[in-house]
Amino acid sequence: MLSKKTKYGLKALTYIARRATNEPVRVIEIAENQQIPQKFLESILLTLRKSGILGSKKGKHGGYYLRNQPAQIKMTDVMRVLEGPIAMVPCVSLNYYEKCDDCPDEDLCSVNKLMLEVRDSTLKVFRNNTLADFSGVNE
Amino acid sequence: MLSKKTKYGLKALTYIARRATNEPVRVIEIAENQQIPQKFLESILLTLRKSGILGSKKGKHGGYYLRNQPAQIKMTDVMRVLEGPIAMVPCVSLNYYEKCDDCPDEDLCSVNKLMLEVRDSTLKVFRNNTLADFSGVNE
DNA sequence: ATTAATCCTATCAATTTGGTAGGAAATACA
DNA sequence: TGTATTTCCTACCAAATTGATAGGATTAAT
Repeated sequence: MLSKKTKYGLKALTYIARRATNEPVRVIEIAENQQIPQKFLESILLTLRKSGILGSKKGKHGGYYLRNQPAQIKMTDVMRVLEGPIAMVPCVSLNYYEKCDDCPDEDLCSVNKLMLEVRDSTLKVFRNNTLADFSGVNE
Repeated sequence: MLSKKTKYGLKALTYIARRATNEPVRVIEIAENQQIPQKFLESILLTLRKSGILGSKKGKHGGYYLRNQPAQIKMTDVMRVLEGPIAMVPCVSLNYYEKCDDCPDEDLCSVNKLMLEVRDSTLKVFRNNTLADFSGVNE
């Protein structure tokens, strides 16, 4: 299941992307419009900023803005920041690979085999989608 | 991430499927061979039995066995029993559909849109795989 | 009877999740 | 220069979930 963090993060990104201008958007505006607890959202946007997806500006007229065009923001990156590894087991993860200590031979491991297929198909979806596609900005 | 429960369950099913005969297999044998805590595995096999995937026999010479041929056991069913809904959000779940209370219109919801694609692609993998395929029984 | 297995209920510690609180730091503008 | 406004940071917390363990009841073979 998708965590609330990821869900809120995606909704917030969509909200920002759908704005006409690229002026900074205040947290409270997003929180109210998307029905997200403000303080929680604050921490989520902060991690999105630290990962380089969002930029921020402090003080009056401050807020968060996209660092790139929506069409340039790949969902693989967004999902990795918000939800963590895309793979369902570390032994098939591209970016967070880890060997299972209970598994003598990965090539013979049925779980590995199945989850590799799942990873590939999920990755394909995220690679084919940018923030623009999935928030419907250029339609 | 895949829960240990699911991982252990899949490994256990594979172990049973790879046995030449369909004689009941004891929990302790699976636990030892697959490095799974015995008591935990007991509870997992129990839910697999209650869902109809496994059968069991009590007492001496007892154990668990497959209710159907490996090639008849679809991974969609197995995954739903072990891991729960395949969809990452209830609002795109086929079997456990639930409306989001914070979402006025699903057709406009970007999360819904993206997760629908993910669900479809994951479902395709699970529908294309039976226990036989993924444990390599008929190769 | 005895032994060997599943079945069932209850409990529990550790981790993760989803959030809140309070204030420090930076910025715009009067 | 002061004040309002916003992000930023740290710490904390309650509830739910996960990954087990314990102990015995039940069933079946010999």
